Amino acid sequence: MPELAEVAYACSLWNPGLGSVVEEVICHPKSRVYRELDRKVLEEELVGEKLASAETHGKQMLFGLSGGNWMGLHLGMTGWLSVEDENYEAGKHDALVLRQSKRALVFRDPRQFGKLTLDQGKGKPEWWELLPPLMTCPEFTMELLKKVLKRHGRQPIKALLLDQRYFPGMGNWMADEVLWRAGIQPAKLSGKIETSKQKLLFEKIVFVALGAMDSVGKFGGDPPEDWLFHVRWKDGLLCPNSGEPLVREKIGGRTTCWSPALQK
DNA sequence: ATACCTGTTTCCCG
DNA sequence: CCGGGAAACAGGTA
Repeated sequence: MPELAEVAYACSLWNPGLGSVVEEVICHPKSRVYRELDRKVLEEELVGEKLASAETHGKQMLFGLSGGNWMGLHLGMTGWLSVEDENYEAGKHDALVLRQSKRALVFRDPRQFGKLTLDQGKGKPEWWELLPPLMTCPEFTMELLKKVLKRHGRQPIKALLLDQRYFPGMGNWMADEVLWRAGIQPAKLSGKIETSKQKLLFEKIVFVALGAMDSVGKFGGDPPEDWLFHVRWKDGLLCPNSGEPLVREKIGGRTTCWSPALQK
């Protein structure tokens, strides 16, 4: 589920735990989300510290703890956060449970493609500071987009949009939404996009990122009614704008929904 | 049983 | 060394 706005929303679900001490850390003994991270270290460091801050950047999350620990979290394909009551018992797919006096903060991830990290230090970890500019900030510019399109000119634009080095937070449904709105075929090679369409592409990237954060990011749920989002998930539906059939096919390794009538 | 999946990393190729 | 594509990761769901 989680791309840009869903990650922001999931992160906000742990807000009730801000300012409260972590009393117990329960780590799934097998889950792959720990990767290089030692479960024992995570437990020793977090127990007794307050959850002090929570923020997201694209698909990345960073939780600050009062004692100078920073827990990084990526939700992968099926990760999600929730708040349960203080007596909650970890379930089969609960990768991590942080128990506080009045609630339990839960990170659940059945497919275990998510990832947990821990850094220590006064300031935020270096990897966090080095994340690329958000699509909604002033440093994300038309010049940057042009450079990326040129550098990866042989890459289908759909595949390029999913590259987190340039479009942090962009996920599969967002990329389809952007290309549908910009009127660009997903398989079009990035280097072949006309100058006029480059401008449109830039505007739609920003529009979709802002619109998603404004709806999904704030309240969970779905984007506005007139988004491709609502018809992209199954075969045989019509393009809301042209009335012509939508196509669903694998492009850039991912299921892609697009409107041949509108996207050239 | 089969196919599919909102993400990333690794491996292999040219 | 690089860019690009496919496979792998693991389990739920249709």
